[in-house]
Amino acid sequence: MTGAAVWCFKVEDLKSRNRFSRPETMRSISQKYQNLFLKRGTWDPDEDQKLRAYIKRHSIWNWNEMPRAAGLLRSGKSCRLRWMNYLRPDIKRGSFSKEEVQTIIKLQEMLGNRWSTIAAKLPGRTDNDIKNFWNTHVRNRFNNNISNTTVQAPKLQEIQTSEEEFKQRKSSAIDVSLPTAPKILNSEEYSSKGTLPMLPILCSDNFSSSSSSPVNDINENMRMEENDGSFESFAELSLLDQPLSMEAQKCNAEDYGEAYTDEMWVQELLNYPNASHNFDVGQEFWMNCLMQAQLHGN
DNA sequence: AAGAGACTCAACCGCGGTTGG
DNA sequence: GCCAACCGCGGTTGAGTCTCT
Repeated sequence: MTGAAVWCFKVEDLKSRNRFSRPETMRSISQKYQNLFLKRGTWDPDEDQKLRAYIKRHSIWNWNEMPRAAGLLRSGKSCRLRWMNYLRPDIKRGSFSKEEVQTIIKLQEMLGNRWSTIAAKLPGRTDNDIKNFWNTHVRNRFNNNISNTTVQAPKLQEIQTSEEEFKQRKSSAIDVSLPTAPKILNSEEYSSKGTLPMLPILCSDNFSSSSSSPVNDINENMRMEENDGSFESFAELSLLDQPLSMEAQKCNAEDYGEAYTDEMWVQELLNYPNASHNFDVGQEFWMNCLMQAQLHGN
């Protein structure tokens, strides 16, 4: 089958007609038959234009009804997907920056495959983009790293992090006592001392107003984790509220130039997860907190 | 130059959650 | 409370492209 769109006729849909357990409305039956003849496969520029123009004029109101109104022989689902993953004006294309790769790796570590949640932290990136990026660049690299560990040149071996080592490091973050929670400073003290370890991308002005400080929240969170083992932590929640700053996203190109590719970021981050340019001491403290909370949750 | 295999990413599928009648 | 419709998500697929031999 070529890339050309196909006209789909789903036999399963016809078969399923005999399995209706109760009478269907005329509307749902008619929709079922309409779907049999919808266009599938790659979108052509004309379709893109129609959808874009329609949404620009009428905005999004109902994905199922829109295609018909826009003159498209597509399912609402297909239209939504095309819009969300490709046509949206705020979609960012091109390589992932170092900051973005960092964020993806760390959030995947904490949240698992919750791609939409991770995408919410990366403005302009879709969950599909991130999922594809992970499945192609990162996951394979990580596997390769594990298998490569035994054959690394001595110099690299010292800093190479195998999965096992990584897990050990994570567990040691639990067994070894945490750094003493930093003294809670008021806003003046923050600015004068600047000693509070800040979450890398997690630091937020949106911390719950009911809590006196991020540190209290983290500690409170730890206690809650011990009690119920859940991981709906404040840290996770505040993390989700805070998009990665545009400033942070820009810094990649400025610091390292365009020559740095996704591949290089991923390899570097996997090889040197604790390298100083990735996370400072304070950042590592917060990451350990989060990892600990997650592991307790598991 | 050509074929094979690897890689990328747009699109589809199916499931679960939410909403409204 | 039930059910159908809708929506969003994560997993998977496969056509097109790239790289290697």
